[in-house]
Amino acid sequence: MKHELTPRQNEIVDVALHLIAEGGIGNLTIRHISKRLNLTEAALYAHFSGKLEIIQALVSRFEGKVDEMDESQRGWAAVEAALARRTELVLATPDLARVVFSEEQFQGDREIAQLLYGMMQHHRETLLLHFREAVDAGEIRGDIPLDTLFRLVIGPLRLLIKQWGLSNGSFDLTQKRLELQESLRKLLSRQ
Amino acid sequence: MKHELTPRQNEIVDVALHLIAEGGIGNLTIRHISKRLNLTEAALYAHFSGKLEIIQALVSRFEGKVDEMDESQRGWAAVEAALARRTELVLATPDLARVVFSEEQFQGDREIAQLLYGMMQHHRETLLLHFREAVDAGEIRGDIPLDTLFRLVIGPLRLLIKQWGLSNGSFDLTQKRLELQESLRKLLSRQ
Amino acid sequence: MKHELTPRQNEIVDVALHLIAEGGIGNLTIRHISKRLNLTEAALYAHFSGKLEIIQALVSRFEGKVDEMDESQRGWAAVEAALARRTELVLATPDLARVVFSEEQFQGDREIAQLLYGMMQHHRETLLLHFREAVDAGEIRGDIPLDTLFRLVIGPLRLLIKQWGLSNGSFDLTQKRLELQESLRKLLSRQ
Amino acid sequence: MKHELTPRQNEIVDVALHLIAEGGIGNLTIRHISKRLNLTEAALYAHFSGKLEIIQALVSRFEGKVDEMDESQRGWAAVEAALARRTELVLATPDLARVVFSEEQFQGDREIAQLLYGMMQHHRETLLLHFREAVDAGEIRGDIPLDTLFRLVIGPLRLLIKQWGLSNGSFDLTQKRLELQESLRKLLSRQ
DNA sequence: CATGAATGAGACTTCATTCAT
DNA sequence: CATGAATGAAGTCTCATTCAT
Repeated sequence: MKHELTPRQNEIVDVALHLIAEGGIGNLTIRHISKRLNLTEAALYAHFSGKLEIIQALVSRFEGKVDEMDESQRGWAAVEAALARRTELVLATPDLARVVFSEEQFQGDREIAQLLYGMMQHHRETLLLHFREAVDAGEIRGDIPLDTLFRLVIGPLRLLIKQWGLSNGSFDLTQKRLELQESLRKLLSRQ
Repeated sequence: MKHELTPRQNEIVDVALHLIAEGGIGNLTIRHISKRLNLTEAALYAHFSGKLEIIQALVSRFEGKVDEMDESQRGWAAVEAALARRTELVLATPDLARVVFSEEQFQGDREIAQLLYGMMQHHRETLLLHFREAVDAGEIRGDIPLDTLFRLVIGPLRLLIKQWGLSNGSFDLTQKRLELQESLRKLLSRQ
Repeated sequence: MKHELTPRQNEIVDVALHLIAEGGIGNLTIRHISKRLNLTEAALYAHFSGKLEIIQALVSRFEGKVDEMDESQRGWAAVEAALARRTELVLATPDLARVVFSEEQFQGDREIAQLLYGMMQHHRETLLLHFREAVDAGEIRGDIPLDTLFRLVIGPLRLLIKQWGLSNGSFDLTQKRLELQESLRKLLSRQ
Repeated sequence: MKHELTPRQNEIVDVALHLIAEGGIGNLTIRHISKRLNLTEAALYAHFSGKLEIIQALVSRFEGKVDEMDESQRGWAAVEAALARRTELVLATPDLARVVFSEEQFQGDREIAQLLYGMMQHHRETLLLHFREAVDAGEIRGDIPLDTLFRLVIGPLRLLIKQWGLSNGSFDLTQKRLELQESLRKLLSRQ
């Protein structure tokens, strides 16, 4: 299901990513990509069947990275690992992250929208599992509905990342994430 | 700075809003607007100087609505009122809300981006004030940094609204918002 | 169902017709049309929603002309009138006729193909009616199956017209048509 | 003038034929051919100098098949043999037949057009010879001009084949051809 | 014999905008 | 206030073909 990309394909995805990060999805055009690579537009079609496939490759790349998660942890530790992983990912490839975290951009492209929705759901289910474990293990309080719990943890993280992006990385994302984690621990621990 | 819109201009903004909500910013074209209004494209230019002005009018309208906030409350009550106000706004004009909550869409249009960033900042500062009051009044615990507090409250709300939008309003937004509020109260109250 | 065309639209259809007649359907491109009219390609889209609509207008024009048939006649006289009408039409607007008589050109464009197939069927049924009348009235012999009869009459006419077209009108179509008619009368009359 | 084709070349012609039959001449592209053969587009150029040569090979193949006619017969028997041969050919290689019977498709490619026109003429002259023999031998009536006779016989056959093609082979072509032959015999025999 | 990579032309279409009326 | 007609730029994509390997 996942195809290895050729070096050229990777170059293309890189550029695509860059373009979206620079100017939103509206900035991602075949023409722009080809111009950046000093190629004809037609040349791109030797590497991808079309724009959609480029975006899919782009999204899949992110999916791949997210899935490289450390699976050894459980419960609250796993939740914190996920938060860390997310921000690291954002820091390592800010373009990619910015793109994938703003699903609305892809409205109107049903296929992409669904790909992203699927990713989000998958991520959500994994986390819910860990929340349950954390509750069962007595690591966190049990009087918060699980879906609300998810929102309480992921919502702030998303907002943090969005603020970081909108401000062009003007603060230390990792430090703020650690602050957030600490606050969450305080709030959610069984008192 | 803020001009009263003519009835026709309001119609145009309505349609523009609808179009963005339907298919993202990429769906907002002069042609689409004019088609919906049974007008010529040229006719729109009698009411607005161009597309940018339409978007500005659109964003300004939202700004106006948010500012209609009840100013009589203070502290935590004011925070909860803001949450309520937000979701009510989403329910009343889902298009408007959906649009303005996804800032990334407007990347590439520096002017718009800044307008939105400004709104977000203004909103943030107002809330921070109320948080401080709430802490000072002993309504909520004081061991969480204020900016983190902001994220902890607004982050989940935004995520909630986004989920509601992505799922096409498939759950009761108000009820879930109340659940969120309750959870927040539990977590944040001085124990 | 049938829309009056604006003068500009008629100009466009004229040119389209000409282009197909000149070089087959492959010669009908938006660019070619616009070049002939000294227009931008974009300008065409103010008059037609797309290429398909142009072709539809083109085909409808033919349909309209065919339907202007004299309905007062019956039986064999009606058949002969149809033959006459066809060749007159070819002579009057050779481009149009040549285009519509070669259905294969439009393979691959399901919509067009069906439009033409419908026309052909309609035409066939009308003729079959007249054949039956002619047989019943004793004008022509009754020992030929009706569908074969149709082929025996229309097949030669089509071939005649095709030969005329392929030879670039190098013979007198009307005279040959009359010869054909006469031969058919000889062959089909009750001996 | 006629070269033996290599096996690979024959494969290519086969596919080309198929493509035209499926979607008209517009469906015949180098890319489509190569895709069907699991080849690179570039690879085709090792076998043919270009698209034109492929089409020429395609048409020549048909010419070859038609010329394999049984030459032992004369007069009306030869005519009927030709009709039979045609429909058999259509049944055996429907793609080939459908393609070559619609000369208009190749308008715009002067070379091809002429090739086909030549074939048609050659075929016509052969048949005219047989008609004359048949008339001279008193097998068929002599009061029909020879060229009209040609149209009366070949026109219906072509139409029959075209109908069979357009209806995707929905009736028994051989049986209908026999019916046609019988009717022709009735009509043309010296009464 | 075949591939991978590229090109230049051209296909259809949409966009925001302008201008005369 | 509105229309009809047009434009120039840009968009995605396909085509036949070439060239080095």
